[in-house]
Parts: sequence; structure tokens; C-alpha cells
Amino acid sequence: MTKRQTRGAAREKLVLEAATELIAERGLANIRVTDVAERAKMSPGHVTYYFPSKTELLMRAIRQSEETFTDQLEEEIQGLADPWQRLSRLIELSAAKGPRDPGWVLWFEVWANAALDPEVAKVHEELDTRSRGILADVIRYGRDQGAFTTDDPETAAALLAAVIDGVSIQLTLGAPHLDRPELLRLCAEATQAHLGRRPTPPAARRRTR
Amino acid sequence: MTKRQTRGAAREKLVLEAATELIAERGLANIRVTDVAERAKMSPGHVTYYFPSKTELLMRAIRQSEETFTDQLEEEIQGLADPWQRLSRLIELSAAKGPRDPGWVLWFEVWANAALDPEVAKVHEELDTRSRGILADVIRYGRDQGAFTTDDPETAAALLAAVIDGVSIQLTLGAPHLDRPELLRLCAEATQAHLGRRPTPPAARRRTR
Amino acid sequence: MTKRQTRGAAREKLVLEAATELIAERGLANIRVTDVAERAKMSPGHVTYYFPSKTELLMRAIRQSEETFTDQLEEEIQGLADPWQRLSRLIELSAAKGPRDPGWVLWFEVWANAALDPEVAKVHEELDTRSRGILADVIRYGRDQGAFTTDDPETAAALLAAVIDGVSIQLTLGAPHLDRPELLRLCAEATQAHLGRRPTPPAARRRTR
Amino acid sequence: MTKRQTRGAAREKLVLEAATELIAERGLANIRVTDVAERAKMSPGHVTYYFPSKTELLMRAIRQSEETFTDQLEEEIQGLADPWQRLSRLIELSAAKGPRDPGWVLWFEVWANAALDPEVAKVHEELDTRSRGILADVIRYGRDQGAFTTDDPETAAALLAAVIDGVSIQLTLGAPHLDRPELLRLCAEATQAHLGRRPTPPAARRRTR
DNA sequence: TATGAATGAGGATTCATTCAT
DNA sequence: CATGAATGAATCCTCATTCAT
Repeated sequence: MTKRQTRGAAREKLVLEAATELIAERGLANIRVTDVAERAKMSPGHVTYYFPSKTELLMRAIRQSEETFTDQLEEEIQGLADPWQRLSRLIELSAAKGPRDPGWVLWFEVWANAALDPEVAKVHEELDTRSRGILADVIRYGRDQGAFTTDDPETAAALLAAVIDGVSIQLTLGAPHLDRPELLRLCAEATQAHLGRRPTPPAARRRTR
Repeated sequence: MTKRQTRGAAREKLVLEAATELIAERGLANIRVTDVAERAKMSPGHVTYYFPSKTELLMRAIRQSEETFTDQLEEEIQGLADPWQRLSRLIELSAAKGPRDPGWVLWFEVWANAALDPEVAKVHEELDTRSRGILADVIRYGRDQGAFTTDDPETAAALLAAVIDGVSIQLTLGAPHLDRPELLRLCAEATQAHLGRRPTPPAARRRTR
Repeated sequence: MTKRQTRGAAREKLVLEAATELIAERGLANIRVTDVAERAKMSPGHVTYYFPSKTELLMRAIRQSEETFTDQLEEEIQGLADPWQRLSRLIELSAAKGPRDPGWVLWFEVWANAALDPEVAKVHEELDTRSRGILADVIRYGRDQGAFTTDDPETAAALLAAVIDGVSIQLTLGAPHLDRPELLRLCAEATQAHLGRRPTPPAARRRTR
Repeated sequence: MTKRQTRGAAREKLVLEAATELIAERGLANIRVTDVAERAKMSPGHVTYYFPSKTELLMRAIRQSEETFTDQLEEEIQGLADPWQRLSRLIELSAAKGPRDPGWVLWFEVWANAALDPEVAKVHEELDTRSRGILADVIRYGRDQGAFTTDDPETAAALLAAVIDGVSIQLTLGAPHLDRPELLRLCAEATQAHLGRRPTPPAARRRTR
């Protein structure tokens, strides 16, 4: 890898980061190529040089953001031996941290656009599949450890994904009716009910998506 | 109400319907005042006459769509005496009907915009509150009938809302991993686990949101 | 025709005229929508309102210019009873008036673009067909009057068109080797040779295309 | 000439050829420096290194293309002793070969641009003069051989040039009214009429401009 | 020589909004 | 009420040209 390539990759990453931030802040439809360029400290023309179309740019930004999160999630999860703790930590890390959580605002954009644009739909499915795979892995691990009772980890993962999504919507939009710990407890409870008993109440720690 | 007012109201409704359809089809960001005017068979100038700003127009379209649905939902639900049946029918009517369900695509738009625009956030909270109120009513009814065990219908409603939302995202985006009946069963199951046993298997009928 | 329509048509004509002038002055590739708008005294957006694309605008400008000329040509030609005079006047009116003759610069643009763009090719063929039709009519008239000898007016028209075009290129580009009267004489001579003898030398009058 | 210079000249020629092809294919206005660079298999920066401005590049491409053709034309013509044959072969080689003949599409560009840009006008005059010189030479040769009757070869050449140009426009733009042999016959006929009788029927061979 | 990343002015096109009719 | 022509700011994208390597 030459110096030039390194530099190019670095600048590309800059653009991606700028785009990611801006989408979360203002929404896909409300940012201009120029905004991204400004934040990435380069010319608008150069943003287009790397990313031929606006859509292209935004798609890539979304994918990168999610991959970064997933990598961190998997790594942290591996360190926990107790299945219930692992599950509970997964929920805590995945669910929205609170109003306007950038990671989830990004997901809202993906959902809205995936429903309309086949290109985005493809990206969504890809990310969604990987994400659900991680959930299923956690469940399989618990089953193999004898902690969970299930013969269909995929279905359990679908339920888990649904609750996390549903609860995160409420958290991201600042639903004033329940606080975060309570909502996360609901997630865990629903999953536990599906996977078997032993409601080990999860200890809560923090981490921003 | 004079003839003129009646006519005006009718045309206003036309615009609203046109806007609602278009948002679900193409997304908030991709429709123009002119598009709405064309579909409502009037001039762009006249659309603006009724709705001073584009935002205004879209906000009202969203609210009206949801109110229509809620009205129908409540009416149909009232007719069912059995609490479990009522709950199960609620889930069935509320959850997405399948890929690209217009009602849910609209919700995706609301989420994405509510996270960024206080105006939309206000509308979202209003609609969301009413919606969760209906869920809580169903749960309270079940508790009063002795079918459900809970001393916090609001929390139960929050869980129910979360699962319906989460599952509907998967259905609307055409997740290929599970089919609708199975996903609805997951919703019912999770709610039942929270509210007490007695898993009355829900009878399935159709209705479009 | 209402006042509004009249006004619309008038403004459309304004745009057309502005575009025609500008193309002849600077060439198709070197004018901007803004330039046309400025000369037509309206906003650039409105130019696009009438003519969705730049190409569209320019095509129409070209067609209108040619039609105007053709109409005038036909009218003037009709007035001449003598076939040789009619032919000679046709040549004089059609051929380029001198360096940078606007009408012919426009034709250069048409040729260059017709060779590359099917849309323009279609317009060219249409105009070219009408133009050659007029030449053929003049020749047929001469034959019917007993002045010309030919049993194929179309072929004679093709030759006449070729000489006029060829000579006009030289005149428009300011070829310094021959003057206009001499070149027009060559056109007439070549046609006469093809159509029969009696080389009535044409009397020259002026008219700008 | 060192190896380096040879290599440089070779690359320069590559650029010229690429530009020539592209202009004929897409038109002067529709090609980018980058396009030329791609076809010449070098970087856009390097194309600019050889040709400081886009205009410069295109001018030279046009000139080179024409010189190549003229050289070949003169060589082939020399081989024919019979004046009428020489003339007829000249017409055949010079006139457009059919729709979209690249050499003539290039000429269309030159005409269109020469009418507007003095730089191009200069190049056009230079090429045009040389070209008409060849025609005049052929005519002088015929006169010296006693085949043609004329005391003004320049004028005869002007007529010949005009017919060839006019007929080639029709051929290049795919005029569907006459076929090539017939049109070439018209060229020869018109020239013969001007130069004297003795219509030696021309033998037809091929060559691309 | 040669590269290709980077620039940034330029220009077509879009579209909410206004307003004369 | 209703129209739709007219506006012109906003914005995406293009591309000749530069320059560090």
C-alpha cells in the first residue's frame, strides 16, 4: 500500500464519517453534497470524485456505520461467558441510548428509504441479515450452554430483533412514558419468556452505539 | 355549512388523500407540490392555497391517514367480547400486511422526520399517544374481565407496541426469514407471557391498514 | 384564443428568437440557458418551463428559423413567371449572403448535430425534405413551362441543393478566392447544364436570409 | 531523434488519433479531456501536458486527420494518367462514403466552429486551400493534357469543391432520396459540363477518407 | 515524463411559492 | 375559489486544469 493509496483511503473515510454524522443530524433528504464536503474539509467536486452520486455516498456511509458498530458489539459480547449476561449486554448495547441516538436515526433513514429504493433495500437486507445472525449466535450459545430452551434460534432472534427495534423507536423519539432501564427490562423479559425461565435480572452498564 | 364550504372541505380531503398516497409511494422527500396537485386534479397554486407550506400539507396528510385507521380499528375491536380475541385481532389489524404496506411506509417517514423536526415530533407523539391508549384500553378491558394479570397496563401496552412495530418493520421491508402468521404469533405470545398464560390461539381474518 | 394564451405564445416566440440569434452568434455548444433567458428578458427557470431541455429549445429554434425563411422564399418565388428567373432568384435568396451569414451558421450547427443526435437528425430530414421539395417545384414549373429539359426533377433538385450548400459553405466561411456573384453564377450554370441550355444570365438582387 | 523523443512523438500521435475518433463519434462539444485520455490509455493530466488547452488539442487532431487523407489522396491520384479517370477517382475518394462518414462528420465540426472561432477559421482556411489546390492541380493536368477546356482552373475547382461538399452532406446525413453512385455521377456530370464534354464513365474503386 | 487526486467555478435543472387574471 | 404562468434561489453534478509525487 503506497502513501498515495493510504491518503486516498483516509480521505474516503473522512467523507464517510462526515456523511454519517450529517445524516443522523439532519436526515438524508436535508443534506447537500456541499455540506458533506465542508465537514470533510474538501471540495464538493471531490466528494463526487469519490462517490459518483449522492445516493452512493449515503449508502456507503450507512453501511460503514453499521459495520463499525457490529464489530464492536461482537467483540464485547464474546467476553461474557454467562448466556443471560451476554444476552442482556447485547440488548443494552444494541438498544437506543436515548432521544436522537445517532445510530438509530440512521436506521430510521434506512427503513424509510429501503421501502422505496431497491438499492437501499439491498443494503438493508444485508445489514439486517448480519445483525440477526449475531442475535441468533447469542441464542445458540445459550442453548448450547444449557441456559436457553429453544429449537429454533432464528425465530427467537426475530422476536429479539423486533423488541429491540420497537423499544429503540420509542427511546429515540423520546417517548416520555417509560425510562430506558424499564424498556430494556421488557426486552429481556420477553426474550426470557420465549427462551425459558430463570429471569436473571441483567446488570446494566453503558455504551454508546 | 354552506355548499361552498362543503365543496372546499371535499377538495381539501382530495389533496390530503393524494398526498398520503404519494408519500407512501415515493417518500416524503421525493414528492413535489406539483405531483400532489396533479393527482388531486387541481393546480399547484391551489394546493398551496389550502396548505401554505409543503410541511404543513404533509403533516396533515399523515395525521389524517392515522386517524382514519384508528377509528376503524377501535370500531372493529369493540365488537369482540373475548379479551384474548380482542388482543389478537388488534395485533392482526395493526401489524403490517406485507411488503411495502402503505400505512407502515408512512410511519417510517414519520419516525425519520420526527427524529429531526420538532413539528413532526409533536404530531408523532400525539398519534403515538392515542395509539398506545388503545392498546392500554384493550389490556385494561382484559384485566377487568379477569383474563389478564397485570397491574401496569401502560407498560404492557408499551411492550405490545414495541413488538408490533418491530415485527411490522420486518414485514414491510419484506424480510424473507419468517412469514406473517408466524410473526403475529410471536407478538401474541410475547404479550401473553407478559399478561399471564392462557394462550387462546387467535382466529385470523384480513384487513388492510 | 384568450389573452393568456396569446401572451404565452408571444413569450415562447421571444425565447425562440433569442435562442436562434445566440446559436448563430456563438454556436450551440457555447450558449447557456441563462444567456437565452437574459436575451429573452425572462428567468432561466421560465425558459426551462417552456422548453424542458436545452436540446429541445435549440431544436425548436432551428426549426422555426428555417420555416420562416422557407415561407418568405416561396412567397417571393411565386411572383416570378419566368422559370430561369425564378431559379436564379431561388439561388440568390437561398445561398449565403456572405461571411457569418446567421442562417447558414445555424445550418452548420444542424449538420454537425444531426450526424450525432438522432433527434436532430429527424428535424434535419424534415427541414431538408421540405427545402428540396421547393427546389423540385421550381424545376417542375420550368419543365411544365417548356423551359427546362428533365424527366427527373428530384435528381435535378438534389444537384441544385448540393451546389447551393457547397457554395454557401465557402461564402459563410469567408473564402477569399471567389466573390458571391461569381459563385452564384456557378450554381446557375451547373443547374442550367443539367436542365438544358439557354443560359439566361440572372439579374442579381439582394435579400438576407 | 533520441528514443525519448520518439516515444514522446508516438504518444502524442496516440492522443491525436484518440481525439480524432472521439470527435467524429460524439462531436467536439461532447468529449472531455478525460475521454481522450482514456482512449489513448494515459492520464488526463498527461493529455494536458502535451496539449495545454482543449482547443489546441482538437485543432491539431483535425489538421492531422485531414493531412493524412490528403497525402493518400494525392499519391493515389498520381497513378492515373487519364484526366477524366483522375477526376472521377478524386471525386470518389473525396466524397462521403455513406451515413456518418467519420471524415465528414469531422468537417461538419470544423465548419460549425470555423464560423465562430477565428483560430479554427485559420485552420479551416489552411486545409481548405490545400484541398482546393489539389482539385485545381487535377484540372490543370487535364487541361495540359488537352482533355479539359478551361482558362480558369481555380473557378472550376471551386465548383468541384462545392458539389463534393454538398453531395457529401447529403450522404453523411443519410439522405434517403438518392444513392451514392448516382450522386457521384452528378458531381462528375456537373464538372464535365463546366470543363467540356467527353463523358468518360468513371471506374469505381473504394477508399475511406 | 507521467500520474491521478484534487480543485472549484460553472451550468443545467428543479421546485416551492407568488400573483395576475 | 381557482388557475397556471412566472420566478429565481437552491443544488447536484461536470470537467478543464493544476500540482504534489
